[in-house]
Amino acid sequence: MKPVTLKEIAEKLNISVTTVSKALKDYPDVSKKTKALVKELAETLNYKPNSFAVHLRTKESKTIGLVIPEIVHHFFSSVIKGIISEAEKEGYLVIILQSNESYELEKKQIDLLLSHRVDGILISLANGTADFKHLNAILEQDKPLVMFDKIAKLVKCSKVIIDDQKAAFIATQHLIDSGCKRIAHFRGPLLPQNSIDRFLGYKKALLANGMEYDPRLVYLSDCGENSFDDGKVNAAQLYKDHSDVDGIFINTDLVAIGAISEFQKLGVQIPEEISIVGFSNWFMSSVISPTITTIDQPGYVMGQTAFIQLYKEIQALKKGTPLQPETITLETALIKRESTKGS
Amino acid sequence: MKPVTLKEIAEKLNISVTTVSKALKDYPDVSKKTKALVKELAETLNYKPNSFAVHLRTKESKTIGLVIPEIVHHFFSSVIKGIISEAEKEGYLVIILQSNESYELEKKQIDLLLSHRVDGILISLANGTADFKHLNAILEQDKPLVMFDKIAKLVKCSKVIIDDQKAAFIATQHLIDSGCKRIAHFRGPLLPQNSIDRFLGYKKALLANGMEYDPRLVYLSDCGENSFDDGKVNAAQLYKDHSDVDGIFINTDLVAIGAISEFQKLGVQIPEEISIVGFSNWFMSSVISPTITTIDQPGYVMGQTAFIQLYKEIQALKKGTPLQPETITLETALIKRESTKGS
DNA sequence: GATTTTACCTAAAACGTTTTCGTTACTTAT
DNA sequence: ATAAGTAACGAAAACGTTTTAGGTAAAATC
Repeated sequence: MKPVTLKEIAEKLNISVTTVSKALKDYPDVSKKTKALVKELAETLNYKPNSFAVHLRTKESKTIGLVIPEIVHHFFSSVIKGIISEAEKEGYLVIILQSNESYELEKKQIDLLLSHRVDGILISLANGTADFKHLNAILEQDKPLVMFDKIAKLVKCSKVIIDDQKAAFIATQHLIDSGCKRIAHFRGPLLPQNSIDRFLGYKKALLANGMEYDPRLVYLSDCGENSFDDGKVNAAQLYKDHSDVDGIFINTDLVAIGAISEFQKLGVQIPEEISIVGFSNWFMSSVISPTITTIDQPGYVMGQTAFIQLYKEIQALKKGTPLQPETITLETALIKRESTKGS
Repeated sequence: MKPVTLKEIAEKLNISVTTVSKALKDYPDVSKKTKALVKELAETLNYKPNSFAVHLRTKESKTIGLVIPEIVHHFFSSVIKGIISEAEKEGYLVIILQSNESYELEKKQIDLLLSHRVDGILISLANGTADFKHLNAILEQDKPLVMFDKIAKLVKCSKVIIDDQKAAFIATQHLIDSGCKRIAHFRGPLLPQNSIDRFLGYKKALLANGMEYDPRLVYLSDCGENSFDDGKVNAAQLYKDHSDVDGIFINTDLVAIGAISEFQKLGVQIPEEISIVGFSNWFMSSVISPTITTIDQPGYVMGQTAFIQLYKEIQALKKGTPLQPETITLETALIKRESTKGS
């Protein structure tokens, strides 16, 4: 019933707890005979070390924390999967908390993780996060921190990102190359760095091609988040205000799907009348009709990379030689589909 | 740098560790004055109890484990979200592991969780799991276990499920009511209970309406999992073999989306020539064209319910009065959309 | 035969809490 | 003045492990 302890094994074998512990960990100062005996008994009794005792002694929890804005989300759930599968390889467990895009909650979750003494923290910021005290608090405790996707440039920690600006440039360039003359942008919420960078890439592409940048063609999300309805609302508005627009670069596939749905309702042909490029390559975009041209954002790999970086920093810290923060930029790819004209 | 301990607070205040501990937990045998002093200092030093020490003493980890077949999945990620948000309310953290639909992995993950001394385990079984030793091992350690969605009826633990058979009956009945005369079924993999029950519900509905049950109209997934491609393959096969079929009840929305995509390619009108009912109400089904009639499966609520049940069992066990296993069946609903004819 | 080396083992401290059981000093009742 | 009661505190054990610093006997060296 009660879990087996070293002490019980020791008593059954008439040796000391020390020897049992050492035998199980293959210390050189235990005879082969004793090791064999101990290991066999441990096996048959199904001994599992009490992790709390171990952690209390070693000050390592073999657990990391993950704070994420939203779990029910194709990109983020891919990231989670990447993190968990990589963590497993190194014997780490992952505690997942969600910020629900709220700064307050994000702060609270970090506190929770810190008081549970995780070995390191992975985080993708909430859209509203503009203050970084809670993040610096992690670093001040000498706890490794790696940010991914939605990051804060000012925090001195490692980061795993994509080049949003470059990707947005490529997306917009593709619209231009396929013949679009007047290109709008649905940029989503104002704040997160991604939104800003994607907007900048869009603008840069226009200017690089000698096209006019018209701020009226940039549509913000009024609800402050990227949603299907957001796409519908903005598409309807755009249709009313700027019927001359023939291409849209949209911040996120989900919003693009909303926009397409609205355009179909309005009888606007895609891509004949309006071409659309999304962002993130949600699975949905490949099965919807028309399939959506988009930027592939490698969620799974991003999760893997973020964990590996965190792991490196944890190991380095253990050795007493902390690593310098590193920023890793992952490759993206333009995926051409039916929502834009073949160039 | 190093986390603050009770000892340090005690030394600064020239009192004993005992008193500090008691003061923080509002024991009656500590004076108000001392309590105030301790609490204030603890606050300013930002004292956080060392959870390992606490857990080692109290034998409670305030952590539960969750084993799930697949994270990147609309239904399951909804469940995860429900679990985490409910767990948070009670101060529990959730460690998530995935079985990737593999029995071997599932066994390993449970072992991991048990050796990390979680207070309880939530699990949705891998499709391949047919042996339950690893599950009974949890119960033998007197550790609460709650299964959800993909369950094993033979394991004596609480379960949170939907009535798959009833839901499938309703789905099939809807096809019949809307005029379908020859109804096929894409049943997915052979094994999990859900597949079996949905199939039984389909069959029952046919017979209840005096229709013939034709085994040739039941299509198995050959790859053993529910996928988009699976839908395409089965749709193509069905089109070739049984052009007289005018309705299909499909195991999962994702497969239905695949099937629809294939039928569109073949020029088959939906719902005019073939009506389709899916299962699970994936978000996608509401935004695709045509939108898909489906059964709403309350993932978020299922997650919440499963955690609450687990929590109750953990509390009961602490009090020494273990609860009897309970099976909770959640309500589903038929959501009529464009892929079936209005009845 | 005395010394060093080697092989194997163990006692004890430490990690940071919680909790039981005292102890002390003071107040109140007799 | 003595007994009884109360308020406030603390010593110490315990949770289960890891690791340091010995310790003892046998084997090897001179």
